[in-house]
Amino acid sequence: MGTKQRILREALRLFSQKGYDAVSVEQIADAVGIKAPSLYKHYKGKRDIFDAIFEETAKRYGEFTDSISVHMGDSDQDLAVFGAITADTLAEKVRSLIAYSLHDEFVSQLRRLVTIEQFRSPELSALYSQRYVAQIQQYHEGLFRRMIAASVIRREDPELLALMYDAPILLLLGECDRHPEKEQEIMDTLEGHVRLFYRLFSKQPPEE
Amino acid sequence: MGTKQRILREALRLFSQKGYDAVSVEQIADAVGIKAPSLYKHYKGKRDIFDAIFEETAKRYGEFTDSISVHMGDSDQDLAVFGAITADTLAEKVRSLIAYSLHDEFVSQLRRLVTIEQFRSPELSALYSQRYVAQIQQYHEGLFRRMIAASVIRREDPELLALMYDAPILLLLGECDRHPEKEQEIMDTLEGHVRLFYRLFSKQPPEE
DNA sequence: CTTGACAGCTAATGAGCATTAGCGTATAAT
DNA sequence: ATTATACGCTAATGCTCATTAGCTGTCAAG
Repeated sequence: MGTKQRILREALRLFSQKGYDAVSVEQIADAVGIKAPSLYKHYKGKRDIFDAIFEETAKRYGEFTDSISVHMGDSDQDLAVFGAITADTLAEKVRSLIAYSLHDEFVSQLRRLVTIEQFRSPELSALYSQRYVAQIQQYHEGLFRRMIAASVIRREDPELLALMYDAPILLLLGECDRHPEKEQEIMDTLEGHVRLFYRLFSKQPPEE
Repeated sequence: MGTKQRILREALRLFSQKGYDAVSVEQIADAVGIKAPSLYKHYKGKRDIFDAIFEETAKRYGEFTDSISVHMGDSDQDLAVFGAITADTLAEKVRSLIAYSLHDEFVSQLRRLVTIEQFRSPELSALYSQRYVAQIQQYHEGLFRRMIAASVIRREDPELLALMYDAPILLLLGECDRHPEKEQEIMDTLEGHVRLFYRLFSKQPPEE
């Protein structure tokens, strides 16, 4: 891997741990294995490195979201696909998504970075809301809309459904970021949440 | 208000906006209206100011949570109290709680500060999880447990109920912190969430 | 072989930072 | 009246930081 990439990698790692201001250019250089002034052969300055992280990840993130939403075409795909969604389907989907979000170094560090820098600028506030709230919610809103159309779940406002489904997932993800040692326990809670959600909204009336 | 208190106030305001490292002692002093070295007549150093913020708020926060949970006595209070809880009761409770959390300067700034400093130390991680996740959840877990006992809502795992109820509230609170101009819209969503939640779990079977 | 871009280095610069030393003044206690 | 304490100030110290200047070696293109 080229030096320019390694700088980005180490900078992101450090920024996500301590925050932008608490990391010095020298620390980044040390981590890369060069001297601080050499960084300036690759980037115009500290701020430039910070910005480059986001340009870089915008690409990656685009690819990632594309790969997810490829399954949900334009508007009315085969309803059978959504009709076949079960609690197991959902649970497995969430499990793999969270596992990826937690264990992919890049994704995980970036989320922490945006979290702690979210009030630094309107751009970062918007990025947080866009990437970690709105986008996920819109995805599930669409999913639930189709599940309603396919008569798998009850007819309720899909936006509120998505909120009720997503928010606990995001909250638990945050808990994992703060306390990685509790991951197993949190994943169990997560699975319980998904199954409760499905049971609540599935058309089969719940037995009393 | 004494200088010592004003220092804390201004320091919290600045820290919550820019983060600990981005705020200089001189900036705090300027905001208070004194020169930087004069701060040291009141606090041993910058770090000491930071710590004092948390000592101060631990007190305030204790009083606050006491004032809330005073209504929920030891174990089995009069079931009628919980039997009488309606969607309106819940919506009003949430609305006032959120309004307070958003508009009380101290509470609001502290939440932002803990949010952006949550990965700085294990203590701050624990504080965040404790204060902004666990405590709220435990409160509602207890509430729902009693509502189940009072046959207001269906029998489900109270922990998962609390998660499903709280997480959207906390997520929307975060949205308000990032985008205060959207507060009205967010409050409407919030009310929708609470009412959906109640409708879902209330014993009256939902009409199809 | 020469040239020039590339990517590292050391040394230096200048700004900003937290903090300390030491002084003056006002107010409250003796 | 004297003294001590509290609290403000200016000046200075020493450290860290981001950044620049300028040197050196490498290596591919001409």
